[in-house]
Amino acid sequence: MLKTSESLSGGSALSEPVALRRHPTPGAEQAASTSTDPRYLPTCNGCIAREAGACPGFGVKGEASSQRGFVQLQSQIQVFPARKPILHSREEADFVPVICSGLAAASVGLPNGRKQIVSFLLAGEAASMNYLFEPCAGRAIEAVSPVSCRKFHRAGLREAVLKNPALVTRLGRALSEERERSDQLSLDLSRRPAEARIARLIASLFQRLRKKGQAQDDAIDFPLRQQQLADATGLTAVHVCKILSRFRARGLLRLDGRRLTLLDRKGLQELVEWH
Amino acid sequence: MLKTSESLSGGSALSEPVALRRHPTPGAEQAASTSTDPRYLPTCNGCIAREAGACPGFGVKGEASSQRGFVQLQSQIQVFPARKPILHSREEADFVPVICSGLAAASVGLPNGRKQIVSFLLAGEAASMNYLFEPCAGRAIEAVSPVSCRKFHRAGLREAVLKNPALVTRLGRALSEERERSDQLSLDLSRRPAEARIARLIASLFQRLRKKGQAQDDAIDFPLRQQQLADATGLTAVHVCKILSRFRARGLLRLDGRRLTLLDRKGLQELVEWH
DNA sequence: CGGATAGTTGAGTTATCTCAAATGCAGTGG
DNA sequence: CCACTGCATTTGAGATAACTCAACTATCCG
Repeated sequence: MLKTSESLSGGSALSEPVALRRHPTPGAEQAASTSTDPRYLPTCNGCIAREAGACPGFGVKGEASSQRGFVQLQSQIQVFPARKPILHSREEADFVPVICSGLAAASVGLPNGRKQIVSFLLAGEAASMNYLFEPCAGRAIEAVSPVSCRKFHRAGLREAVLKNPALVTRLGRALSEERERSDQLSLDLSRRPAEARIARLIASLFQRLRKKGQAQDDAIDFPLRQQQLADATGLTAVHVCKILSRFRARGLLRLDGRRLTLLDRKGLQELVEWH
Repeated sequence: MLKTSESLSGGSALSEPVALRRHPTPGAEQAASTSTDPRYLPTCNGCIAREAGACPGFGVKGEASSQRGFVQLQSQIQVFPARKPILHSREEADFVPVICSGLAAASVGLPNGRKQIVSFLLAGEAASMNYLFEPCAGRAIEAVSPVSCRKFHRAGLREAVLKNPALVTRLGRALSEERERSDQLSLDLSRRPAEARIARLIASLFQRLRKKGQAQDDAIDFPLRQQQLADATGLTAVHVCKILSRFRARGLLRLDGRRLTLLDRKGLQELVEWH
């Protein structure tokens, strides 16, 4: 059903390490970990800021050591432990938040606490390309696993992207993907049963991680709580639990520690393609 | 809850008429009506193509008669009767479809025919700003009321927009609004009860039309079938019917012909703000 | 006038929710 | 190392919002 955009950032090699500057986290006081903690090392292939040569951690693609990426563009990197807020929903920010490593979630919420996770953010992805244009998206961003996040000066990054036709193309593709995922989410929430929603969420995460070289065979790191799965699929944590049990009972997948293993891709795929 | 972006296209005067070129409709053979049919006259305030000076029907904003809008930019206008497809979901198009008059809907669907309307398109709005960047959005566009739609050459319109900083800002805002509406739709579908969804849909349409000067006091044209309301709210036509009856019984609104009148804004607002 | 499409209403079903209690598990301080 | 606290997961029982099916009526359009 989905137009598979395999074209995205074909690179395969994992990224080289980068020296992280420590920085106090305003919203989450005890945001900790040292700069050498492996959980915070970036795996940010395909990051648009990096390709724009705007990331202090990297050189411009193809221009190995010359212009070593030190384009004059303000940015700060911060680290967040799992489950801490990265950006509050009404926070106006003068920067574009980009995930350098880890997994984050963007959500919209009701005053009563119920919420909907509208997007999971992988390493190398901006929270949303909309932050290039507008200071507030009405979305809350929070760390799912430990996350390192770099915040780029909005106007600077926008100009850097817009003046480069190749990056404009990348921007357009990223916007398209965001929108398409969002459309499919709406379709899931309104028209697909709980089993299909969960199967599709898992399959989608798996596929995106695989594309970035962050899947090992049939397994991925899976730091999501059931409550977060529920928030992402419009269900209840209790119901998610029951369905996951069913999946395990049917031998579709295994889920131990924070590790997810797909045992029956075919069976899962049938659920994904449910109609 | 929603960040109200009242800033959008403050103009109030209805737009002047434009000579429509008749054009055969490929998908919908009996697409008819003459160029003077009032139903097809544009009311397209705030159209980005128009502001780019790209619309043959209008001059550049503020430059009254000088450069009368005849920027060399391919575009064709077509008319579609209510309920006819404007763009099929997998259709790759070399153009950006912009609604000049009438009401259209963008939807994503399942092979079994179930679908979700993800966005209603008013006069002066592009089907999605993503068409500026990508040839296919996986969305089906269809006319809800009789629609006239102009199709602009993608690359041409994109360049015209990108080279003008003011229009880049407008583009960013439009993208933001699309995304925010889409986020709220997901929240509705997953976390709000049927009554709130319908009330919010109605309120949102009313507000958008009012902003464009297309509302009269408490009434608007309301060409939607109940099936379309259902497709937009993730419900069943039967259920929509029952809820609308309830609304009428409670004196919240009237719905005769294809005309919607709000009778109790306060009551409606309470539903909209449900949590 | 007749056929097709849209809306209404009722009866019965079901997917998902709520509530509640039990278990497991991870981190903390003694 | 252990008891303790808090969070996450599991399981069951019962409630309910929304669905399906079906028949009927109203409205539109040729």
